[in-house]
Amino acid sequence: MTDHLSQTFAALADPTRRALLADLLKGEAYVSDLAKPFLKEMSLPAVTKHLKVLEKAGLIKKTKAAQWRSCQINAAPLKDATDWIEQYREFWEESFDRLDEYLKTIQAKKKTKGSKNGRSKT
Amino acid sequence: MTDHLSQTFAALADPTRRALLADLLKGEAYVSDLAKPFLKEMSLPAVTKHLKVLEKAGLIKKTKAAQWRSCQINAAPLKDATDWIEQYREFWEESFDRLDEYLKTIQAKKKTKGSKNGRSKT
DNA sequence: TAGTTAATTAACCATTTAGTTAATTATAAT
DNA sequence: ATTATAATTAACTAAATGGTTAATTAACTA
Repeated sequence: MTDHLSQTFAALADPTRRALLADLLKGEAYVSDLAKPFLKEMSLPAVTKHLKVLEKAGLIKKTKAAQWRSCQINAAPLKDATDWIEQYREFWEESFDRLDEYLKTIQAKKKTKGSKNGRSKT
Repeated sequence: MTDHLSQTFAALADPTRRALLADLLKGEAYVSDLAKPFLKEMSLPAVTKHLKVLEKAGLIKKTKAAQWRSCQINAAPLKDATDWIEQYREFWEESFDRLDEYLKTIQAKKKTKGSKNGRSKT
């Protein structure tokens, strides 16, 4: 599993790590601040380990200041991940098209009974 | 690790599984055909297992025809994955901008020494 | 009916992962 | 010099992952 993409996807395959990255959307933060929301569910060393996984995957960078470690997002690997997934876009859009078509058929059959369905989040 | 997004990313975090999905870009295929390129590296049951991971993650659908199982891509989960990643786009684009700026500075310093660097793959 | 083909399931093994508690490092503060 | 704070490392455990070979299921074929 040593290749970059695998490492990136593996890092993202954990809700705690995704939440940590989401927290970092707001900006740089210290380990202890990042850890705070998780300390009911897990220990500090557990968070440290998750951060280490993110760091090894190149998704965060740490900088040292006194006894604090400040973390920030490094999103570059996410570009490669999204580029890989992008190959499949036509497939999911196609299936939405089929859904649209299906829904239109339904509507046609329902004739004058009013419209209720439609593709959401588009 | 039961949530959908985690399952999707975990499924993608393996080069064999990504290669299987890539093969399916060309269209529907039987398990035995999909397996062929990998049988030097691993056994058929190993491939079966990878396909099962993809199936559980909802990334492929299997249909039965006699003793053959035909697999096809179901890309819908990839939309959620890419939507999640999309939140970070500004971050990687921003860092490319910084790189551009840096490279411009370098160029400026090099003055008349000619241009050699620039952002690649854009 | 017996044999072949396609694929899965079972049983097992080694490695990795995600967590724990306890100990350690490094810096700051009194 | 001692103590407190921030974070990591060490040592351990349970469960998940990715692979194996052997056995089994299910359908077609002669």
